[in-house]
Amino acid sequence: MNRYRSHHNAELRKSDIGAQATLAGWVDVRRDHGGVIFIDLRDREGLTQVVFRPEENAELARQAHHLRTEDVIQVSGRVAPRIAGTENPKLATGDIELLPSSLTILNRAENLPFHLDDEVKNEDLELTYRYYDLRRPRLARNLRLRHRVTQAAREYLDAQGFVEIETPILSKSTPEGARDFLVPSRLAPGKFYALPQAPQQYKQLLMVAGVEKYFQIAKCFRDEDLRADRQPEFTQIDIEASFVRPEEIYALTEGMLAAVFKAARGIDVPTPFPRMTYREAVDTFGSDKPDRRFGMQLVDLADVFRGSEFKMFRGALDSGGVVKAMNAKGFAGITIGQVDELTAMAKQYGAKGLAFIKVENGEWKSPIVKFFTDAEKQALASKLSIEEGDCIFFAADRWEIATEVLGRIRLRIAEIQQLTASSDVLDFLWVTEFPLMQFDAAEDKWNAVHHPFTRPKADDLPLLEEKRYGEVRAEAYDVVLNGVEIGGGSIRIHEPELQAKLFSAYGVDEQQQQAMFGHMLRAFRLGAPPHGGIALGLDRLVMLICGELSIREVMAFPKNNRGMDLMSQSPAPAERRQLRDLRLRLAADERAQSESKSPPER
RNA sequence: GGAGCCUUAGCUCAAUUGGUUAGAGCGCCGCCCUGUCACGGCGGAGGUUGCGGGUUCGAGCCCCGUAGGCUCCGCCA
Repeated sequence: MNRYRSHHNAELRKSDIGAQATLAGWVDVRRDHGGVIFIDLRDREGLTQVVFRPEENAELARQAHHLRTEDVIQVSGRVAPRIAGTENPKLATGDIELLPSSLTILNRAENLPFHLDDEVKNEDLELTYRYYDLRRPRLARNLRLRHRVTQAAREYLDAQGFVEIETPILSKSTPEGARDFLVPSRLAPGKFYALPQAPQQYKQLLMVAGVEKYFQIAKCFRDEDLRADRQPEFTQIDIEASFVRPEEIYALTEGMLAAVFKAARGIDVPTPFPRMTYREAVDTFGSDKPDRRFGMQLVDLADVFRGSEFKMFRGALDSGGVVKAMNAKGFAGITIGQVDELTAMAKQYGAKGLAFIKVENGEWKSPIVKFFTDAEKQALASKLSIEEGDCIFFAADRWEIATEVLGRIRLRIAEIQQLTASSDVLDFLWVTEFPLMQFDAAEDKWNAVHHPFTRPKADDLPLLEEKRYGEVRAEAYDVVLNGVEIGGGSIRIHEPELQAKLFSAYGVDEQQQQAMFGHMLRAFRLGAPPHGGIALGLDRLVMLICGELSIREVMAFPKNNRGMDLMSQSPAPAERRQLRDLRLRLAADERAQSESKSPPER
């Protein structure tokens, strides 16, 4: 037998005592007593203690003195019981230890850039040495959990008759949506591929192809600014099916998520998930992806202030707006700094200011209370269940602004009060009946909220004809987990006439339609079945399953805030020759910049 | 494009109101240590306080600029 190891490092037990074993792995830690030396040998499965005793093998002990953390070694020897009283219950292998008769140093580790057992906050450094950082048990566990998730999703979808089909990475730029990554074509000089923002068009064309049930664990690319939960390349579990109604997509998604959580966490997720319309979600939580793990719901106060003397509230109502409030329980101790922060937040989202009432020592403390009548106060107290120690926040504005302001403040207060910090609740929710279109004031045109292939609700087709675009609801839905949108989809348009009508509504004229979406419109004329689907953000989903706050923690090689891979130093300048092949020339000033930009020192 | 926070030893951090030679833990090097499991003990090396400028008798600390990082807004059909 000529193998590197006979067992992994979480395998040996009492029952192996007396046996010969060969182990391999990394030196996790050396405890050198001058005489006896202990090594914790680590591999991906766990730790085994290796003991070098000078009286048993002086030469090996001498070598073991020089072992350092993260050296890669192989040891062979006898499995022995630990001396009574020195067993380590924290280790699966804590009852035994290996007494080696041979030691091979497979590779030395030089000085380490950081310690794996520390919580390093210098993410820059961790990303530079990502291959080393990934040895951390937490990250290693995350990668393996991610594998469990994709594996469970594949098995589930396969069992439901879905076929995994790969779609092109070199594809075509789409005018709507996010900025595309472009790839210059050598064979067609001056022309560009785009990396897909999603396999949207391809999966619809697969429905026209008669596939009926498609899925893909698909890499997607969007050239936009990054966030903790946004990377330029990310992965979707992409699903499309023919002859389906939303109900079938809901049931399929619920079944898949239940299978995933069972496989990854051993949790039984109750299905079906509750549902809420977009309107209701924004009305009561100020968000289209409500976090319902805590209350603090928005309450409508139109009834209370319809005839009020208080000009701020009355004015908002008279001009078609709303007055809404929410009760932050036990938040009367709000600090001046927090008031300033929340007020700044309110202004950032378009409010003129932020009115609030603190309830302290039985007294309502606020500059606006003096404008309220007793009846108004009573109505407030009852509608908002106001008690000692509460803090009430008000917004009086257009519906969109008032709900968003209170929704954002609600989340910030929950953060300050740590309302979800220790929660292990998994609150799944469908948000339905999204608006189809949204007016973009900057562009002075209507855009698709979801994407231009989204089907309007049949009931709202007359509204579309009347060009009351803002009121048309879409056959679109999002699945939300604990206030995070983990997926979204819709039933699509399969009729060329309706699709063309919607393109026109989005400001895409006939000529552009042919140039950009001609293949879609032609496909729809060759017998396109009704179809619809959903896409789930795999990275976000795994992030939530792993209890992480950033998707970088569940990706093997993520990019930093500026979209750079610090490890490989990409993106990097192109060789002159590569540019020549592509018939590309850099503008002079950018060339100078690109050449002078050397990698950061390290 | 904008806002906030951050940048001191290889790593994590400290340094009173602007005041002597910028400290500690871990890591590293050397010596000691035979049952530890974050082993322990003694000693040592290691710093252009991100960079540039200013104020001051004196700046890690105050001011201006700049670079980088993170979070957020815009953006993300």
